[in-house]
This record gives sequence, C-alpha cells and structure tokens, in this order.
Amino acid sequence: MTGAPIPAAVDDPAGVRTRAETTAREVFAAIGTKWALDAVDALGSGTLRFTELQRELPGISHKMLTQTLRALERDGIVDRTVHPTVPPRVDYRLTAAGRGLRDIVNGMCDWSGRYLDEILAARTRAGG
Amino acid sequence: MTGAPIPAAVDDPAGVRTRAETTAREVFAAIGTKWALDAVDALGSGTLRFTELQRELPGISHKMLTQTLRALERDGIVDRTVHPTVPPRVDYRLTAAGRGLRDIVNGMCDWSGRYLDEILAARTRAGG
DNA sequence: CTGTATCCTATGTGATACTG
DNA sequence: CAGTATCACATAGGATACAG
Repeated sequence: MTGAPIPAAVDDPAGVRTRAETTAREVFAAIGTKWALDAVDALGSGTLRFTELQRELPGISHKMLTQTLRALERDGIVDRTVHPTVPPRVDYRLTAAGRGLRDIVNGMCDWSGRYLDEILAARTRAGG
Repeated sequence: MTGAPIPAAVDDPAGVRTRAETTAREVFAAIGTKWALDAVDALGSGTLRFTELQRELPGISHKMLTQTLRALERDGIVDRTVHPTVPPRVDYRLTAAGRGLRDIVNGMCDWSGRYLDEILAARTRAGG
C-alpha cells in the first residue's frame, strides 16, 4: 500500500495508521456519501445551478442536494457562487481538487472494467 | 451508497462506455464500509488468519470483522481458506481483484497529497 | 479459534412544511 | 429559486452471549 509521497492524515496526526489507509480515507470522506459522486459527476461538464443539479440527479431529495453540496463545498471540491438577484441564483462548479477527483474515478472505472467479471462470479458463487 | 443511480464515467458524459467501465460505484460498494479498506490494507502484506487480522485492526468488533470479511469474500476481493483442523484455522488473502484495488488506493493517495492543503484551507474557511 | 445470533444505539437519508 | 427545520425510518455498527 505504498507508492506516493503522502502527507499525514487529518484525523491521525500521530501517524498510527498507514499512510494509504488515512489518506485514502479522505477520499471516502469526501465522496463516499450517497450522492456526492453523482454530484461531482454532474458538475464534470461545467457550471450548474441548484435546480439544474436537482434535475441531473433523479431521485435526490431537496434536503440531500443541499447537504451534499455543503459537504463538497466545505471540503473544497465544489465552488459556490451566489448572485444577489431576485429570485436568487447560485452556481456550482468543480474546484481544481474536484476536477482531480476524476482521475480517481477513472481509476475506479478501470478496476471495475478489469475485475467486474470476477466480482460477479464471486457473488454468484456466494448465492447472489 | 445504496439505491442511487449509477453515473456515467466522469470523462464519458455521453455514456459511450460499457456499463462495466462506468461502475465506479462498485468500488465504493466493495470497500466503502467502515473497515473494508483497513482489511484490504492489512492483507496487502500477505496471508493472515482471523485472529491475526483482528490484531491488525485495532478497535474492530468481532462481529464486524466477520461481516467485513464475508462481504469482501462475496465480492471476490479476498480468498478464504478453511483448514479442517481442531481448533479450526482460516486463512485470508487478497485475490487478483483485491490486489488491483491497491492501484486505486494509490490514486487516492496521490489526490490527497496534491490537494490536501486546499481541502484543509476550505475546511478552515468553513469554520472547521 | 472461528464464527453466529441478538439487542441496542447512532447516523444517514427521505418526506414534508416553512422562509427569505 | 434556494435553503432550513423537523419528524420518521432504515440500516450500519458495537456489545454481548452463545455454538461448533
């Protein structure tokens, strides 16, 4: 579980856990919730406002869209711009860090593409 | 992470790729639970038996170790070998798919190393 | 040693109503 | 339009006891 120069994780200043364990966990903390990955994906194509995002994420509740966006903003993954108009207009777009997440997601896609057959086979063996 | 629609790959908004290539969500389903990443990390160095794993994962409950290993086994990430001895001995090790997850984790580490400063700055701005 | 079963709590999520 | 507040529910996870 090594390979890259890695800073200490936020929640483990003493460095008790492995670096991979702690830093990889940051990614899960950032986009591991139910809708975060979808939101990042939707914003990949550019800037969207609140209602547009809601339309891009079928099934998301009003509350969860707000909550997800707040978390992503707090983690520096999305940038939020409020236009002081009536009615209000709020634009969301990915930050550099947010765009960097796409590399990770692509890595995930590569892994799925490479091993999904085995995964499904294992699940079938398990009775799924 | 259940029930949400599977997004297209972030670099493939048109959905040109196959479904297998676009299921980044599989990764979260596989190692997105509380202890799964730790377990994969611990098994990175080789084969471990149940008790050894428990020692490698401080704080994990008896039940969750079993549950986590069952899920990883069902997803074809770990391989489970039961030795018919008394007392029983069970060995766990990563499959090829499990070892492939390390590339993803390395990608996560790269991302954290590159953007953690901005993440922490954003959290500070948010009052954290 | 390696599990399984049960109960309990905390948390994430959704539905709904309300506000500037 | 964008966001907050409240209630209700499902589920993940921990403590504990039991079993092969």
